[in-house]
Amino acid sequence: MPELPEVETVRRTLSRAIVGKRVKAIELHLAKLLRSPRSGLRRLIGARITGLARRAKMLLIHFSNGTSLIVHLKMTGQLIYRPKRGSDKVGGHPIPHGERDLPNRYTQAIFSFSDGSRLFYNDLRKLGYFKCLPTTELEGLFNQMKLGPEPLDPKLTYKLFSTRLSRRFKSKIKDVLLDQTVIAGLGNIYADEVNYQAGLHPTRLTGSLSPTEQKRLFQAIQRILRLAINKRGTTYRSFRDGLGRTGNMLSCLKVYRRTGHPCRRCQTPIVRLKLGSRSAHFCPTCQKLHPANR
DNA sequence: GTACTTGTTGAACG
DNA sequence: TCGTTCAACAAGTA
Repeated sequence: MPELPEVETVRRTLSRAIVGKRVKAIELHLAKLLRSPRSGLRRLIGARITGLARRAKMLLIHFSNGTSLIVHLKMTGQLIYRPKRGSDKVGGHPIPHGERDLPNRYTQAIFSFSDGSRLFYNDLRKLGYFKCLPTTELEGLFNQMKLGPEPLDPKLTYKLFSTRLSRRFKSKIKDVLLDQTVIAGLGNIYADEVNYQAGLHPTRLTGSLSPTEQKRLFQAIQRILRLAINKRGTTYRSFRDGLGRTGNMLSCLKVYRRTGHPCRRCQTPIVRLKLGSRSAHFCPTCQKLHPANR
């Protein structure tokens, strides 16, 4: 369930490890993983990694030959760096227990670098994908996807956010937060946490939000995402950072998958609601459906 | 065996 | 064209 904070965590940890490395070989064990012509991947052989970026939940690996590789981890994708064989340390830290067995049965791709180190792509559910394309075409692709703004981009003002919200005034807040064309990077975990932080019921229609409530929502998005990035993401099951370590955000979650547990603020049991084909978790006391009750 | 989990994608509908 | 909903994908866990 890598959402924005998890992908950002992978970007940061991996950045230190692989920027500057030269690609020696790429093994692809799952054909459908690559959603662009295979020749693009072949051209990466001999190129150096010049930098890592992120857009929404996508990791972008830039190469010296002017190409970029988009990696989408979807539900269970992992990118884990390993120094050359024989070394039991990664970035000065011991390799986390239980993560030594790489490649494993879920390893779908392996990047080998000229210094003997490797980067493993594992994906239990095989839903993730790679896309190789010229770096100059990235922006066009994101436009074509109608990808919304980055929540933490300083250029995203409250006013701009409010305008985007108003286009979906008949939709429920939760649905809008998950819509990547409105704002990019939120998934089910942080959408629930954001609503709790803002004190808003997930099924409220965005059109019913007062300016004050919209502002609270905007600030909650940024606050929750910043906190999650600082905690290096949520490891609910399979998430690992670029060095194979788990994240620390799980214990900070207030509502997600805490159904029946007492609200940390008012002790009311957290409720789970089926919303479309997704679940929404919230506190019925702290997140009232009708604004008049607040 | 059944329900449930999630991020995206593409089809279908009005 | 657009907003919206839903099945599909995938493979594990409870």
